[in-house]
Amino acid sequence: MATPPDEQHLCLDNQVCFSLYRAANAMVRAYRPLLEELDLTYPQYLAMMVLWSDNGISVKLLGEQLKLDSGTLTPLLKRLESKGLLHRGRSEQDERVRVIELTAAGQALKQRASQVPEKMFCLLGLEVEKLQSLKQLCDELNQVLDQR
Amino acid sequence: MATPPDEQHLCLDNQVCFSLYRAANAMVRAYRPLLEELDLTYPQYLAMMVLWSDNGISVKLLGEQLKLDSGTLTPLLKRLESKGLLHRGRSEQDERVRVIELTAAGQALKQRASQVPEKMFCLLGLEVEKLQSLKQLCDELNQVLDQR
DNA sequence: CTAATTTATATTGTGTACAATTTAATTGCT
DNA sequence: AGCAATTAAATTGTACACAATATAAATTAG
Repeated sequence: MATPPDEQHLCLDNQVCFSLYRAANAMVRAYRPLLEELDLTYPQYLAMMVLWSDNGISVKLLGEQLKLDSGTLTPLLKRLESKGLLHRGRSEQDERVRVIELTAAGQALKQRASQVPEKMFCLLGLEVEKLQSLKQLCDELNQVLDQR
Repeated sequence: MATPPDEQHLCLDNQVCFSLYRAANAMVRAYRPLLEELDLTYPQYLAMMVLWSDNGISVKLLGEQLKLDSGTLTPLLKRLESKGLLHRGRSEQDERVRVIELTAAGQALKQRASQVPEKMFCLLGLEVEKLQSLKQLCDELNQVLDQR
């Protein structure tokens, strides 16, 4: 009505981005107790997930999948290494490249992690269809934002 | 088909949460150049947005709106104070309470920020309907996750 | 076949997030 | 009034994110 456009747009309640930001924070928070049992943070869990299906990958490829850079991944991977879950080796062909290889313990953790997605689904407590739409919309947003 | 359930669920591509996490990171990244002109980070911009409509609020109330705790807000507000955008006073009635009041500069910044939502909308490059659905779904998720 | 360029990580520095703890002020209870 | 319990912020410590820069190995160009 009489509300000037600034008031309208500069309002928290009207902002998709704030909802998204809040949801991401809340989601990571919700994962915490589940992942605590595995002694992993959410970003560490993501890295392990990539490695469980793509063992022996480089930091660069890992970063491309997770959309994270070496500034984030180097210390994260060092922490996972110090927990004995992986080894940060070097490529034979290219000495610059770190080859990340899971240890037996790292491989084994996959079994214990296999319950996590199911538990998280219950915690999220939204219908599958809604979660699918949410994922779809986030993916569209990611596609747009990635190419800039 | 032959893929065991672990493989299926422990895959990055099948996870809503990862899409959400990526999208939130990408969104904050996209804000950066816009907010750089205002010398604000995205969380700082959020705090300013609350204060532009609710000046003189306490840290607690600010935290309730942003869903952030004093561990995050105290240093953030100190940074905004050192930029001369606000003053961290004390309530007369209750000495524990910090009353956050915008300075003239803090008030004035609202004008320069008024272009940000429009610019961000263009950057996001999704149809209004999709952004609305996205917001709606994030809000539903927030509602579920908040009450735990 | 070097010198310049590119590429893969690492490092540095800033700013969140958040759990856990601490401090100080207020409220409730008896 | 006096003291335990509560509450509001602040502090401490850990772990991201990411820009900017540095380093070292590989590739390319002349």
